[in-house]
Amino acid sequence: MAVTDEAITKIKDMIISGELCAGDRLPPEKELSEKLGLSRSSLREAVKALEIIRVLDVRRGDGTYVTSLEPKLLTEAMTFIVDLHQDESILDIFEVRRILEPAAAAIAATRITPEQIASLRATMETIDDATSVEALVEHDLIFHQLITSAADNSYLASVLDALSSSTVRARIWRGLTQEKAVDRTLAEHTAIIEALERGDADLAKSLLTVHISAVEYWLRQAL
Amino acid sequence: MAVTDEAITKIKDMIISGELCAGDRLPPEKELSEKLGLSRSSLREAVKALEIIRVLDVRRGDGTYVTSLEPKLLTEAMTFIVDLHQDESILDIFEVRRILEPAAAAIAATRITPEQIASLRATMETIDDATSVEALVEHDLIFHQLITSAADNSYLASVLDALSSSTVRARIWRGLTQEKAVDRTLAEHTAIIEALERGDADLAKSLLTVHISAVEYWLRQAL
DNA sequence: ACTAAACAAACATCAGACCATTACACTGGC
DNA sequence: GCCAGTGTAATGGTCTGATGTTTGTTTAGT
Repeated sequence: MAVTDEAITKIKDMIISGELCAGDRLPPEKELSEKLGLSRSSLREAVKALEIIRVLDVRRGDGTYVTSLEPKLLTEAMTFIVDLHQDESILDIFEVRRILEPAAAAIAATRITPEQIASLRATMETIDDATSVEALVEHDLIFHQLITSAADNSYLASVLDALSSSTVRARIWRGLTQEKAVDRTLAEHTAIIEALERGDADLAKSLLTVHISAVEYWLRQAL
Repeated sequence: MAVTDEAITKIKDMIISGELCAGDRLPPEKELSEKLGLSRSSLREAVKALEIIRVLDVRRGDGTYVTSLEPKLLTEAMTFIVDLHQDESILDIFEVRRILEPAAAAIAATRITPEQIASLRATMETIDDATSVEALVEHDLIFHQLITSAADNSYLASVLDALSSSTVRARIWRGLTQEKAVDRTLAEHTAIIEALERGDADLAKSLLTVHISAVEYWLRQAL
C-alpha cells in the first residue's frame, strides 16, 4: 500500500480506537509526518482526502481538527457522488426514495412538533403563480428536509438529502413547470402537511408514496 | 477557495459537463496541473481526494482514469464514513436498515432467480455449531448482500451495504454468540430464504422486519 | 484595562529532483 | 509469422526545502 493510503488508514484507526476524538486537534503536519514516517507532501494528500469526506477540518494558520463526525456530514460526501450519477440511474435513486420517504413521513407524523408544522406551512406561503423555478426548487428542498428532520433520525435525513440533491431537483421542477403540474404537486404538499398535523402516520405515508411515484412516473416518460 | 479545492471542483465539473466520461483518462499530472494553473503537489491532493470517494482511479505508471461511477462505488466511500460513527448512533442506523431491508426483500421476492436462491442456501451450509464468529460475520455479510443484490437496484444495495459495515456486524455477532442467539438468527435466515423462494413478498418483508428488530432490541439492551 | 504592533505557529503552495511501476514497441529466436 | 524477452519512455509516487499567507498569542505602549 502506498504511504499516503497507509497514513489515511492510520489516522482513521486513531479515530476508531479513540486515540483521537471528535473535536481533537491533530499534531502539526511536520510532527505528524515524522511520527507516521512519511513526507509532509504525502501526508497532506492523506489529510486532503479525509477533509473531503468531512472527517478532518483543516483551519489555516491554526491546525487540523477531527470534525464532529455527525451523521449530517455524511450528506455532503454522498451528494458529491450522487451528483455525478445522473442519467439512467435516476430511476433507481427514486426507487430508494420511494421506500425511505414515506417511512420517514410515518415516523415524522408521530414525532412532529407544532413549530415544525408551522415551518412547513410557511414554506407553502412563499409560493404563488409567479414563483420562479429556482424558488420552487428551494421550497421543495426545504419542504422535504423539514419532514425528514421531523423524523428525528440524522442518518435517515442524511441519506435522503443526498439522494435528492438539488441538481436532480432542478431538472425535475423544470420539467414539472413545462407540464403545468406545479399546482398538483403543491396541492400534494398541502395534503401531506395536514396528515402530519393530524398525526395520521398511515395517511402521511401513503401520500408520500403517491407524491414520489407521480414524479417517478413523469420521469420514466421523460427519459 | 483554495487552489486544491478549485481543482476538485473543476475536475468534478468536467465530469458533470461530459467533457470527461466514465473510463476516460485524464491528462498527465504535469500537463493537467499547468492547464488548471496550480502546482503538481496541489493537484495531487485534489486527485487523492477524488480517488478516496472513488471518482478517480489512479494507476501508477499508467495514468489517472475516471471510474465507472457505478453506484456500488458509493458503498466504499460511505462505509468509510459509517465506520467512524459507531456508538450511540448505531440505533439510528438500525432504524434506517429496518426500513430499507424489508423493502428490499419484498422487491427481491418478485425478482429473485433460482441461482440466487441456490447461492443463499449455499451460505447456510457453510455454518455449523463449531463455526467461528469471523465466519458467522462473513456468512451474514454475504446473506444480506445476496438479498439486496436480488432486489436489482444498485443504489439500494450500496446504501444498505454501507449501513451494515462489517465492523458493526462483528460487534453484533460477538454479542449474539454470547447470548446463544445464533441458532435463532440462523433459523430466521432459513425462513427468509423459503419466503423468497415462494415469491411471497409480504412474508419476506415481515420476516426481515422481525429479523432486524430482534437485533435492534438486543442492541438497545446492550447499550 | 485596552489596543495595536510584533511575533510565532501552522497550514498553503510551489519548484525541482529522483524513484518505482507500467505500457508498449522493438528485437531476436523459434 | 509468432512469441518471449528486453529496453525505454511515460507516468504516477515520494521527498526535500524554500517561501507565502493566515491565525492566534504575546507584548509594549498608552
